[in-house]
Amino acid sequence: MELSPRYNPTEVEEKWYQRWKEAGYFQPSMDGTRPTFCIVMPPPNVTGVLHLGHALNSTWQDILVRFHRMRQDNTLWLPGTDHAGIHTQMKVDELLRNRGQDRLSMGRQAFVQEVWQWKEQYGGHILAQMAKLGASVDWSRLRFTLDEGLSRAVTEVFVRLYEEGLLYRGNYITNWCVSCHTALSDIEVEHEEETGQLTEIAYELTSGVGEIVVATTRPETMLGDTAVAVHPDDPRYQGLVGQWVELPLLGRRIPIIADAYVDPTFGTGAVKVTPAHDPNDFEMGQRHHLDAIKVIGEDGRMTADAGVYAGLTREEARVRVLQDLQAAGRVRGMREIIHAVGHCEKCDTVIEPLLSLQWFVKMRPLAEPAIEAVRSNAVQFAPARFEKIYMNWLENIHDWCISRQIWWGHRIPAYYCDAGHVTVAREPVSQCAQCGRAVVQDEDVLDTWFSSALWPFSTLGWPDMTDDLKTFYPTSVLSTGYDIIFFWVARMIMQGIHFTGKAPFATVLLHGLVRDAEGRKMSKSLGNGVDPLEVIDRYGADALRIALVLGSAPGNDYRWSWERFEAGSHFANKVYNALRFVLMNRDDHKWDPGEINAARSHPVDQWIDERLNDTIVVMTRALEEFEFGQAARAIYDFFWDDYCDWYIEMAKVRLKSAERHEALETLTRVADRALKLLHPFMPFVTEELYHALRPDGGSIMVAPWPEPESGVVRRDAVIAVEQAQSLIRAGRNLRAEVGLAPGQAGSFVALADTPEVLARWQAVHTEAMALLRAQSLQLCLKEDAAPMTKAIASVVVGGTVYLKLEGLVDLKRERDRLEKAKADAEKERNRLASRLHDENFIRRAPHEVVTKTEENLKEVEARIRRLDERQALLQ
RNA sequence: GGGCGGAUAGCUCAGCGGUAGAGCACCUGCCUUACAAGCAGGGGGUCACAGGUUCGAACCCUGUUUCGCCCA
Repeated sequence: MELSPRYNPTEVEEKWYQRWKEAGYFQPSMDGTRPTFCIVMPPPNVTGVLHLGHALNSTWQDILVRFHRMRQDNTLWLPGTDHAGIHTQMKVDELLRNRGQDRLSMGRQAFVQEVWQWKEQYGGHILAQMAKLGASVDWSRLRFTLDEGLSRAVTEVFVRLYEEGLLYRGNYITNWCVSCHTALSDIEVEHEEETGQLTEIAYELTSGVGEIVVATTRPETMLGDTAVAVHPDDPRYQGLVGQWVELPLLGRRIPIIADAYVDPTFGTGAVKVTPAHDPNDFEMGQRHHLDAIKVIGEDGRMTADAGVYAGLTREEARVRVLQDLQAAGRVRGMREIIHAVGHCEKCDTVIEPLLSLQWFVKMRPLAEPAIEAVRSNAVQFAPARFEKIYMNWLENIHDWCISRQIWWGHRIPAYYCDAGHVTVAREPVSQCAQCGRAVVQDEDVLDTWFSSALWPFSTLGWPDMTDDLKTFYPTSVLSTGYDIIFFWVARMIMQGIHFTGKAPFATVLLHGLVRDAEGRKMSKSLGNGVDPLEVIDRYGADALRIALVLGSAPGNDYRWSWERFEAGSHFANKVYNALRFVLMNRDDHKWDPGEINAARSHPVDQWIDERLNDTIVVMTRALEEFEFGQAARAIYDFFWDDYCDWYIEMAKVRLKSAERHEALETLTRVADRALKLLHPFMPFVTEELYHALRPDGGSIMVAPWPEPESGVVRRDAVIAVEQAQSLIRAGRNLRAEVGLAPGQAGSFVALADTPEVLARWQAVHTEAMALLRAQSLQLCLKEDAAPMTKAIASVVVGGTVYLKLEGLVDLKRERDRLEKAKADAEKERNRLASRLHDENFIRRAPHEVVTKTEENLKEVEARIRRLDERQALLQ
């Protein structure tokens, strides 16, 4: 068999994805007798480029999906993309700008067409990148949030919510981005701590007998003040409530009101009330029937109501208003303050809270069942701690502003006539449902998350009761980052329950954020991200995948570094070379997969089978519990340590003997199963090697997941090999001790304390010799042997191993070595003995622990005896 | 202000009631025909601190320090 000594992932990975796809392996079996397993992929933005966060999430999902597919479950992983309204519109805007065009002059229809064109051209990019990762998604079910079917679902949901009275349209304070020129929902605002100026401004009482001082970080909004508020119980202002003040600069008369919202301990205890530009002030305005005067417009400039300041930007206005207040002698104090300022998530512009006409969803009625679903464990979070975050948000939920003043998205199916009637309809209408007059459709589109919230069922065909919907809904797992629990997870659960009666998934699996080596979030401006495709080019998708999973735990952030990816590629190479070894030896041995349970007697074979069994158990459990790191670690350790470093090395002995056939069979059988265990993590290299191993065995993708053998007792063999390992390690240690070069064979003697130990050693005698590179390894009972003087010794479990020396033993050095070994052993003995002397321990600790401690004590005492004997001999 | 998470070997992180682990880095020796992307051997940790629970705590509880995140 001709195989390069180095694994070349590029060559291998390219061919398999296409073959899998063509063979239809990505599609569900639709076998109704098997359990179903379904994941709908969190749809990346069509504008998106794959980053490590996607890679991590996709790897997790692919591991789960491949695991379940191998278990022969009816498995579906449904892919798709999200139209990402604001983001995509901004991208195309920029594109147009570069061409010297602009959206407003070309008009809505032409613009939307432009976006579709752009989507057709670049929208598949991120999906192609996922294919490179090996994502085994069912491409025949690919969805896009603006697809006809999904759009129908969006309209249906809008209409039904409206009919149920859960939608309303009104003038409320919204988070307005003056740069994106649209309203945003609360959670699309990012609060950042900033240093601001807290200015204290004096408002003169109209009675002429004093002033009231208010504090603000936004002096320009005073132009829109319609009241001053104090706490009703604040003794400082008792007499003033009900009086009027004159608003500086504008001269408007505004009342002093009392409202419990005011915090009497903050600032002067009196606050200016600007209902049109502050959410809390808006609510106070409602309670006290105040006017809301909008002094800042949608473009971020002062309106006509701002008097002489009209036309200035809000930033300019702040400076001017402050100057004028100072000139008028109204400023009573200024100091720096750290406060949270809202910024647009998309463009980082400071958010303007603004009174505007928008559509809202009443969230309270939707939230209740969603809270209950998690409380009753119908939906479970992994890790569970994220439940709290979810609950906390839902319990304090605010209504959701869903209209967006952009063009790219689902247009709101609401129509208005001149008489002010609203018609909400599933199909476009031209006449008002109430008065028959001509109507115009709402210009706005819906928040992208409004459609994403329907994703788990809209992608499966809802509102039609399709076969897919019946089969795969509710889905099994939703895997995503903890940063979008509010944006997406909670809303999906709410909508899912409301419209289908069932929570959309059983488990919410949350991964951490991927960070750079310094622990910073990845960002374009820092340039500290890495393109997963570059990693794949350098090390292969398998290396990337295993590196993302090894040593990571659900919900914990992950720091990437080239070293981790490199380590992943080393493992891929190791796997490849182990199989290369098997394949090179197998030329003369045709392995029949049917022989899997052939009888085998050699202890080394029994031992590796037992280790493999343990690995299967651990991995299966870990995968069921979404502990990918633990599962990966189990197969990594098994493959590298047990299989490569011990089993293959020991098997080499028999490959040169008459037992060649038996060894080859175990080598092959174990490799076959180990590859299967590894396949969900490293699909490409395992498929490649699996085919080489069993050319007519079909794809590993659909091979059955290994089951542990039950009822096979191999305890003796396991102990024998473990004791041999202990002997070999000790012997190697002795070699290193005297600087015996690996090329030089050593002469070893091992003296067993009991016939049982001797028998075990004898069972693996030739293997031990080979691994020790010994020219001889005499095994006998201690009582049958003469004292070993020309040798150095090391005590092991059950006996002592000696390396014979030609010349004189360096007595001093050997005594020191033994002394140190004895000191360690005595420390250990004292520790164990004191535990066993503790009555409480004997009485309260589990029986097995006590027994084990007793055994360990016996063993360490034997070790000390051997060391004593050795020391006596060297006196 | 409320909540959550991290603090374990030089670095990055697993482990989360029964004698401290991995990868990388470091030291020593090896091209032992599967693999130098490797092999063998080795050094290195009062598991942030202080209490408590327990026969037994890195692991559970309480508090403290510190870094980070989320919400208000």
